[in-house]
Amino acid sequence: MTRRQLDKAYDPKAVEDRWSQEWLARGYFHASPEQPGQPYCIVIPPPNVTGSLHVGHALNHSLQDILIRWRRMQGRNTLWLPGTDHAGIATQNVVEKQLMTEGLSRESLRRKRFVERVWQWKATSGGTIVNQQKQLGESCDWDRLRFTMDEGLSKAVLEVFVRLYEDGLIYRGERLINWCPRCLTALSDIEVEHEEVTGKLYHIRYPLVDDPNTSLIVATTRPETMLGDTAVAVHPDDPRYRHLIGKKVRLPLTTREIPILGDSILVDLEFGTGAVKITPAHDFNDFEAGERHKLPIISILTARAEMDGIGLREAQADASLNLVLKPVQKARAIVVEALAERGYLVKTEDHKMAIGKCYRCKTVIEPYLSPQWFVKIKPLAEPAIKVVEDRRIRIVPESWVNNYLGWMRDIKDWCISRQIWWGHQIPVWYCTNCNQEHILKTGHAVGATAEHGMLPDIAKWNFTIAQEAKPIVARTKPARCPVCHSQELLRDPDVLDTWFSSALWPFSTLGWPDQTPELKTYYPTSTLVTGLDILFFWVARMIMMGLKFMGDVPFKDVYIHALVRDAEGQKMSKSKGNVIDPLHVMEQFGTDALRFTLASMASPGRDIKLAEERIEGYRNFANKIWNAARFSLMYLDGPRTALPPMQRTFPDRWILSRLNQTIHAVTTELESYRFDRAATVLYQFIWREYCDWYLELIKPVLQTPEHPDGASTRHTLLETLETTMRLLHPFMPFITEEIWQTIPHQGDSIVVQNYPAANDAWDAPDAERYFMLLEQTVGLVRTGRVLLNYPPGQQIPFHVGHDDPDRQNQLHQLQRHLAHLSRGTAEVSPSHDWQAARLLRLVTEGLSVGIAVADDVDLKKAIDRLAKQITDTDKEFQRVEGKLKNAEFVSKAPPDVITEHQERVQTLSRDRALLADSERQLRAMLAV
RNA sequence: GGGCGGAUAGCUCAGUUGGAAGAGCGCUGCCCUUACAAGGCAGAGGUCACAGGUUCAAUCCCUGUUCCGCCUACCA
Repeated sequence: MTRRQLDKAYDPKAVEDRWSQEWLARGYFHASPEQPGQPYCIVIPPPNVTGSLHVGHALNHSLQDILIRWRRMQGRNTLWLPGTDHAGIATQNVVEKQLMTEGLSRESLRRKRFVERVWQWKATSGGTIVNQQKQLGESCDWDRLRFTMDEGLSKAVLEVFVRLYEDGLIYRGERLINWCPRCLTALSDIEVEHEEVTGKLYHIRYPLVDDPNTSLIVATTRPETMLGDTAVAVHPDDPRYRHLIGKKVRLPLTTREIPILGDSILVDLEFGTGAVKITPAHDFNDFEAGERHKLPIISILTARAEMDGIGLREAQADASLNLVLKPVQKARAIVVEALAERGYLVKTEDHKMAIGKCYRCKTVIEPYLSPQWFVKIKPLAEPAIKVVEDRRIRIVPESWVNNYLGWMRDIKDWCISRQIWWGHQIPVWYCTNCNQEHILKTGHAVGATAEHGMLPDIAKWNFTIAQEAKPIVARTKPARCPVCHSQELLRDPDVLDTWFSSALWPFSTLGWPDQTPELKTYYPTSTLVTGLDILFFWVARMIMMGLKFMGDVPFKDVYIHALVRDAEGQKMSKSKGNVIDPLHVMEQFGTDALRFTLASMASPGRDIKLAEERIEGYRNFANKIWNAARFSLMYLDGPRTALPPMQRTFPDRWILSRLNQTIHAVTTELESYRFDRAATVLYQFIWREYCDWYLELIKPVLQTPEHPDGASTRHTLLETLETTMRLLHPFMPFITEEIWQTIPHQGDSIVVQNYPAANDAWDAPDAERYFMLLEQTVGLVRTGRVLLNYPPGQQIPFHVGHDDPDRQNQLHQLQRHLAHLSRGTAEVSPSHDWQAARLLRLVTEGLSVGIAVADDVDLKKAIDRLAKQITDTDKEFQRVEGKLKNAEFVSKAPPDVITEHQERVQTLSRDRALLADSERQLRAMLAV
């Protein structure tokens, strides 16, 4: 039995690569429906396939790996299913940027070659994040790696689209939607980020047609859109204006006249001037008002948010303004200037407002009128609300439940079409014959993204498919039009929102729509771990789709963790340069240190402020563990005997009892997703109890050859170390495996060992009581040693005693340990028997320690300390006694509380007397 | 505008059936004591944001205020 000696310090690099490869080679993470055990499944929130691991992933994945490794060790049939997301807009943007550096564009490549190009990019960069995940030690079943655009997942997407359409839950409609003028695509409501800015509110005078000397003054934040106004609204109850309803105003900078109408929904009497311009094409509220009053819609912006020539003609705008193809900002300046010059601008004031920005590229979004595909969401949302209300899905922390419910109850239809090329193309075709009038050749519209390569001959131009066109929705391309049998079918050029496919993730990855064994075994999955930023994007939609297509919830628990910020609490971003790169950190401090740090900081309801010093601290923790193992290995040679716990030595019984408490606590905390508390408990046990006390307590036995307790102690040492490694393994997989492999063990890998289960036979409350007395006593002696400036190595004689005879007796039994840990010779005797001269006496809670004072010792520190403690004791005495003197306290507080207070008062007063006595003695010595 | 969360040691944070304030890091002092200086031992440091209320008793429960976050919303 030759055992490898461990290096003096833990070197993560030497360990991590080796084990992550070995684990994969041995297939420990591969799951199978045939395996025994209750299934436990997590699907990973798929990161962007072309992304790389950032610290947010590191947190998210570390927590999942902790759960997965824990459940695997508990014997569950565990599947952690990894994968990546095609991230339509984001990925397309990345590739377009690449093309730009080559002087190319997606339009120049055309759709087919562009999409090929994106696949190439995916092929070269797609492995990056997966390899980084493996580096983090993630115990995913990599054989089941999925990608949202895989064949199987794409099949699921088509199936869902067609079935939702057949159920009347998908429709196409021309609506005002959120449009990103840079990405040139529609966005859903939640893909718009709102940002508070101080803008300007412009007051503009619109003269009455009948009476040009009278004007209506409207207020707007977007003066350039006034060219597209088709009415002005006032409140029907507004005495200032109501007589004007039905009259007309002349729209400045145009030759048009527009009506004044009354609208109590749009107009707020209190705000601005009380008159509102209505621009149905460029404002959501105005659009609705336009529908109410059947107003014409004049769109004056292009898809790129430039002033549109056709629109301006329709608006009869003054051509001399030269606005065509001017971007919005520039157009605004021109319009404002023209209004001012011509006397229409009344005033301009600062105004706080929120502007919407594209969540992918931060460009200001525009409301844009175009035909789009929508999911009718209410029928899907209702059951998704119910399952959370009924707690069939548990959201942790629970404070997010209301947030979820509030959003779901107020949910709007989901715009799912995107005018980009990278993604799942919508499975809809149009017969070009039947829809001749509805497929419009145009250079000006939303559908302009379709182009030659992918389309039938007939469609070799840019086009718009009007709302009236009749779609043929099918899983595969229909051979011919069912009405006219034409074979000239044009596929809808749009692709689906990426989140449409990720909404299916918990079942599409398991094989749906096929009824696979995986699907039957692992659905519903157990836990979803995610950041709150995608609660609505992803979690809510998975719940809706899971209920709709699987008839059951997609997961039972949703654990929502916080965002990782920098040490100052700032959001990390590349532009701020405050990004902590997890790979760099892993290189520097070790993967286990990073994982443990993230786990220990994952307190619910709080963002994580991550500073490198924290990670360094847990690097030190890893080193501490390493050295504890090293120590153990040095002394493990020799026979080992397993005695029943009751027959073991006091230190052994104590540490087993503590270990059992720790196992219990870690398990309970993990069950309630308190990773932070589980980590703290482990840290405290290993460092503060196991290393600081247990290993010190057993040194005399281990270092004495042929010690009668040797064999049993060595057994306990190994047993507790091995158990602790298993307990810690989900948090720090690498170092625990390395140590476990080095110490005597049975089995191939710690990965597949049992997780420690609480064992009540290990509980030893008596040993724990003894220990507390021991700790208190040793602490007092050490304090006295410092006060008297005795060096740590110097052996000192000291007395110990206790007011309580039971405790006094316990001190007798602990005498050997007291002497060893205090480095001296301990004499246990009642404190009143001690010779008072030349003795520093320290007292706390009835426990007295007396240390001989040498001739040349400076007593000032000791006297100060005694004085301070006396003062503190007095304060506490008065406080407690004050309560006892309060008649109401004595009559109303529970008896045990009163008794406890009475005992405390007595102890305090006795302590005080002894302390004061000691102080007098020392002062007397000083005076000599 | 609405909703939610937070305010506890210098910093980051724990702290549930209300009953003597905790950890880590940092700081101070002493130690290279044969597992570990990435360490050991000891120590300093807190009217628990503010003001009321309930209670014998409040960091904890209630109300209000202030200051930070976040989510959400069409106030032109």
